Amino acid sequence: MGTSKTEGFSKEQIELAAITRALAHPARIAILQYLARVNACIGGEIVEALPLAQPTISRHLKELKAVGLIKGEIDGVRTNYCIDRERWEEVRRLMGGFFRTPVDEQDCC
Amino acid sequence: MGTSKTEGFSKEQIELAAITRALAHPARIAILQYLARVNACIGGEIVEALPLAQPTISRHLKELKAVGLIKGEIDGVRTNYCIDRERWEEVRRLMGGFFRTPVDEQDCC
DNA sequence: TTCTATTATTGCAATAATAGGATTAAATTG
DNA sequence: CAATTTAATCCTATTATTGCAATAATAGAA
Repeated sequence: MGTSKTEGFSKEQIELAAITRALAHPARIAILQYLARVNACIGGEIVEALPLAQPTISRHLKELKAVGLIKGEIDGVRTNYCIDRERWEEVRRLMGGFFRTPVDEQDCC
Repeated sequence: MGTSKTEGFSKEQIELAAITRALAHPARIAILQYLARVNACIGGEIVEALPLAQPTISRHLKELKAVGLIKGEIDGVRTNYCIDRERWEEVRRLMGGFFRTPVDEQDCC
């Protein structure tokens, strides 16, 4: 099928899956790290910073934008991308909550 | 292609992508939440807890096991799964580090 | 307008992922 | 051993993802 079933899962589970799905590629991780590091809106430098062709990076940027982690601002002939801080915080909290699930003393394994 | 390029990306980027990839499905999120909640090793109860068929869940378990987030212990005719606490902590730190990237004051957007 | 620079989209081809039925494997029980 | 139970594997159909070349779209410069 190739499609994930969603019926029967909670909204939070589906959103967590969507977010992690967006992160699930070295290029997208790299893009976010890059944007976070330069801490500014930049354009096509991303293409030069990654070992991928421009159309491919454009697709990755689109996916990151789709989950709201970054936003792109058209500035004349170029587009400046940067991290969406609000969403970033939101996602950080979501992920933090997920991993905070106390996995303390287990009575097995 | 369908295959992610890995040359040119750091080990950390590749691992983060692999981990998030493993989380990138509602069923796998649900499995981890379930295992964390019951805080114990259980077998086929997972199948009854999720809206998916047994073979499908078996596959999801395999993927989670592949990144080390869970471990399965064969106990007679059944298999007991539980969260690998050490790895869980490790991943928590990794993800925490990623999201901690200071996205503070930006001079744009 | 024409040329240039920059980003987005489209159109493939190759590969991966998802789902579940059928089957197999392994261990326990009678 | 035969029957049962449980999980894993095999198989197939379907859809998604990835990558890049080619092309389009957009805005500004000449």
